[in-house]
Amino acid sequence: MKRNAKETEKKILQAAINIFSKKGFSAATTSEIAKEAKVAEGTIFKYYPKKKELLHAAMVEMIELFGESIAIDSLKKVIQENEDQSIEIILKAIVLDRITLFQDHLQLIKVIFYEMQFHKDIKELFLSKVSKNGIPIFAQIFEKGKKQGQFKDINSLIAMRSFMGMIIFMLLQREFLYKENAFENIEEEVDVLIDIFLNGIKRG
Amino acid sequence: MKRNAKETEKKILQAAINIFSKKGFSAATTSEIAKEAKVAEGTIFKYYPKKKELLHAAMVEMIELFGESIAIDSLKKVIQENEDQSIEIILKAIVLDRITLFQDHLQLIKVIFYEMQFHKDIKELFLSKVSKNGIPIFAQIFEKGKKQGQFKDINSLIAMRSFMGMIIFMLLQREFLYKENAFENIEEEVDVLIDIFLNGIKRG
DNA sequence: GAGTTAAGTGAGTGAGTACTCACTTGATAT
DNA sequence: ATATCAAGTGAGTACTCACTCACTTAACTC
Repeated sequence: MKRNAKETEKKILQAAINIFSKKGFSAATTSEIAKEAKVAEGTIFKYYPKKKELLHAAMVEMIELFGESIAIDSLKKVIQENEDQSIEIILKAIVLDRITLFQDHLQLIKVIFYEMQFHKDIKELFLSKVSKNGIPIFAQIFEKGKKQGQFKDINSLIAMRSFMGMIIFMLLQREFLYKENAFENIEEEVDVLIDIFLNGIKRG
Repeated sequence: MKRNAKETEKKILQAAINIFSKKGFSAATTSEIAKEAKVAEGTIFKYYPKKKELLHAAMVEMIELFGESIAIDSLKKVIQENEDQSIEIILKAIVLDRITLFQDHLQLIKVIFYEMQFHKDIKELFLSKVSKNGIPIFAQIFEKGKKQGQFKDINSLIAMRSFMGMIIFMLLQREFLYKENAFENIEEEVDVLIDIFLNGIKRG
């Protein structure tokens, strides 16, 4: 092997992810990706013979990162570390951990959700890994809470979805609307969301 | 005026919306839009000199539809009609009304959220109309509930966002995962979501 | 330092794009 | 019937794109 090929491939992949997230798959051009990666346009095609293979590789990269290792592992870790804490603390730890993930990989997440709409294979890839691995771990917390009599007898999947919806919608709004100070005072808002989720907004 | 020009323009706009929602703005071609609208490619450019103007027109169409008339009006109407009902019934009426809107205009909604990412003008247009008109009306319900002592002293905006997040996330999941029977048994799930929102998932 | 070969190059190509324009069509007014 | 002109056409144009390939560069062997 001459002139670190693995490095070059990585550079191209990262550049592709950058451009894809800025412009989307169709509007991104291979010449622009080449410039961003600081390689000749031809070099891209040595590694990814079709543009769509670049997109696919970016998705796989993300799913490796999320679906198996970082996402699931860190979720498991957070749950374990806080096992004996109150549900409020467990949820908060999980949410803050997930927010960090969201912040760190926002670009990747955006491309995936953007392209999933149009490419069935990517959608399946994502769903089979992230949803089918992540959701059961998450749902487990609710099941445990139910068994311990802490929670009402509510469908765990619906409960989890509600909670995820609250959190994700908040993050999207922050990222989308304010942007500059998107992650300021986020802990306070998380506290409020957890309180709503656990105790509702009605006066007892 | 010969050969109904308004009709032709509508046909082109609707075809554009269809193709844009299927493929996104960049991947959509004017020749394909022409075929879908059953006009010659040149005709498109008589009405919309640039492709991006077609996109913009589609956005404006949607915002007219949503931002001012249907969305806000039907929201106001639902709130008025159910003024004296319990908060559970008011919320359910609003949600079911919003779900109908979501179903009816899903295609449009998709294009908008898709393209907002890349076109600042469209984002501004959308936010200035929908958010700034819709949100205050919605927030008003929570303020009223707070004043009447029904609700805890929780930030109305955060409360509303949580609720919206729960609902929207549910809709997206249904649309995304099951698709075929996306809106089956939705009333039951809405009831659960409202219960979680009002009373929380913790055992009293 | 000549030879080997993987790694990298970039001008070139053909397909396909957004957009143009000289033209045709057909409803209406006279 | 004829003239008028908005409405509609589609081949043509300039350009951009993804992708190719004959070639160069440089790290390694002997």
